[in-house]
Amino acid sequence: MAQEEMRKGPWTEQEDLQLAFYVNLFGDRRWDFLAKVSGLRRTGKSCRLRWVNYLHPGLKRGKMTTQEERLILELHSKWGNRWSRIAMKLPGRTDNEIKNYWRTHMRKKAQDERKHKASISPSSSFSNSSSFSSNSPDVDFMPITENNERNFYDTGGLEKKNDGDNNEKGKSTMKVYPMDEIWKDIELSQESETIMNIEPIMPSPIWNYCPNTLWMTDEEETKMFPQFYCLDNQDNTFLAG
DNA sequence: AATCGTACCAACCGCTGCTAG
DNA sequence: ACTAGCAGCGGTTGGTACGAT
Repeated sequence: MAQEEMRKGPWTEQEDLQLAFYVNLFGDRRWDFLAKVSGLRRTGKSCRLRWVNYLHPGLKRGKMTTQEERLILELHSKWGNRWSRIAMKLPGRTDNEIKNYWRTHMRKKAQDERKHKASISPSSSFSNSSSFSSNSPDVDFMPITENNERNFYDTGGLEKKNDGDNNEKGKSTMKVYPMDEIWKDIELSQESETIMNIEPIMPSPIWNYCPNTLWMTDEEETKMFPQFYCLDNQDNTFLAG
């Protein structure tokens, strides 16, 4: 297939259905294979992203709760921009969602903080390191942006140095947020998914749209999606596309 | 009603790490 | 040991909705 025929941009409902169907059929691995066999003119990468961020049945949709917000804040103060890792502690939330949330909400906080500081001390620069010496995580994580300011996302290289795992090294360079007890609780409660009274996992739109199709028998599936799927009656082999 | 700015979300891109051959 | 292909991650961008002016 020529590369130029690959589709880009927003997914259609039809594509969603098609992808969900084939993921159910073959599992959420081998995305390039899935992309090909499904007949979708999408890259495997694109399919994976769509599945992970939108179609996955475990996704929780809607606004972040205050508990989630707090958790994100705290986890970010601990791990920096390790979105996927943070997402692991927030069942039903994707790294992309958390990343977007952080970008919008925390940037606003940063702006508010700047205004506040400017109003208190007009001569003080935000890039002054003293601006980051507060124990408030709201301020601590604010990286320098353009023109000698911290990039909003950039955690100042701390994460690279620490490279993830637990901050024994990081403690020397990164302020330790006194959350030990909370982390213990989080670790303990991770399995039970009762970290913050999480509501039952909501079905994704594809499940709402077609709630039974993904767990159908082959026969039911072929009836439901004859355009996507057919069985060769002679040898019961799967015929894609 | 029109315009503008902001918030939010979905999706793409580039890079990295892993793994099978 | 090396390499190619794939999956995953983080950063960024573009589109849309919505509220303020």
